[in-house]
Amino acid sequence: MASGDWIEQFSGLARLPDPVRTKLVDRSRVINVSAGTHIFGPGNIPDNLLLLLDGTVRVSQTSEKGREIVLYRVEAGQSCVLTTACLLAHEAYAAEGVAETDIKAVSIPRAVFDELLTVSSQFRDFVFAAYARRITDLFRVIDDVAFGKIDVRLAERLIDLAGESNDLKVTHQQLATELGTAREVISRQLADFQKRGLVQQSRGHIVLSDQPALERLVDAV
Amino acid sequence: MASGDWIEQFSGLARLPDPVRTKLVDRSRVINVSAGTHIFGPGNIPDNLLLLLDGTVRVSQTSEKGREIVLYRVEAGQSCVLTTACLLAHEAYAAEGVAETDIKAVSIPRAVFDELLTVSSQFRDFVFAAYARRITDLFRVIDDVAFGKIDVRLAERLIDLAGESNDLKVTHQQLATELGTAREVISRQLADFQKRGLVQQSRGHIVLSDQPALERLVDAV
DNA sequence: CTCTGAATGTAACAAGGTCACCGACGCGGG
DNA sequence: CCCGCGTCGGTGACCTTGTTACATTCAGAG
Repeated sequence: MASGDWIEQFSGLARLPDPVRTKLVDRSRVINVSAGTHIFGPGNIPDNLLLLLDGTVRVSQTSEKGREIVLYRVEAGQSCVLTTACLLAHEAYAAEGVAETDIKAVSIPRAVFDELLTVSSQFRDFVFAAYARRITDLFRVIDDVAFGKIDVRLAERLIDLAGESNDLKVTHQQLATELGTAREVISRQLADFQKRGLVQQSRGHIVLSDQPALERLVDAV
Repeated sequence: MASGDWIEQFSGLARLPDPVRTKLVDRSRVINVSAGTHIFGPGNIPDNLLLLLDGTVRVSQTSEKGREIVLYRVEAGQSCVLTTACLLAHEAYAAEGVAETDIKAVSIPRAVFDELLTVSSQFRDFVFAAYARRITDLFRVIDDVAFGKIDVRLAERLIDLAGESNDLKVTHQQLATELGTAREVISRQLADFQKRGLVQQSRGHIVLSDQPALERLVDAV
């Protein structure tokens, strides 16, 4: 069966007592999902908890008028807990998760999830810590949207998305979706950044030519 | 000891098996908190889960620059679950809960909370349902702040705050805090509402003189 | 009655979002 | 190779919201 080595990737699970660990490994399975797959969303209730081994899931919300905003990303070593609680809610709402890359994940059936909660305080801690993390993400989004300036938010997101590298392949529209704003706003802001020598643009492609300056812009708040 | 009648107020707990119910009642206690008390917040980690019997708790977030926005309210019959997970998080952030009225609540110590989670699937469901509810609240806030227009948001909030009655005692500043905007914006908007005959104002006091019209405004989105 | 702090009014401006439209680019079919 | 079409990005006018900086009004304390 599954080797269970993956457990090491989850700091909260590493110290699970052996019997619990065995149960978790035996009764979950590793799945692969290809990039672009709609993992959960309105009208699509997953009855598995996913632990991401590889890849990222982008969780976003779409308003009635079709406007979209990215809420957070689930990265390797993290879990999709919010979906658990959310989809337990009667109300319908518009959060959805999309595989941003090809994904490898551990799928824990609802029944196993429930059982682990009863038998392991470590597992409970893991779950609640995961919740805490997502909730603080949401708090951050609210703070940013309500009170943040877009130049800062954009700079931040550019740095974030670029990761190690200093260039990235995104359209203005995609960046607008990240921040829940309009494409024109991003275009204007990027034009300004370019004029200031912070970035270089070409169609569908942005180079962070002065990342330190972008970071200063972010911190200067 | 405590009579335990209060359990009937919580739909999710009504069907607890008798032994669990007894444990919950015996090991929690009813407390009273007076209006205005700061119940939890940065640097103030409660180790009790509160179930509200009476009154409301306003949960809000304050940005670095002192701007504030109301995230949601905990009403009688609901619980403060988010604080559980949140304050378990290492990171500090600025959500805080304030008693908006005098409050009566059941206080469940952390250890009991934990134990109930292990022994009762009904209690687990209760907790996760409570989480789900709050998370959808947060989603709503994000949607409103990112994409909503303030006239609609204000109308909505006025109706909400008025409740049964059709008048309410709030300042423009308080309303601004509700929506995470500036006082001037509220003043402008209320002046407009007044000109349109939707409300009447006097210092610290607003009368919804045409509530149906306000409701139409909200729905017309 | 006066002083004072809170509440509200207002005007001018900045920032961000919306609308309408354009041109530029890239790709696949003819 | 050229054409057509769909995506991407640029731009200006305009509207809404947020900011700044005051002035004014009011209610209660003293």
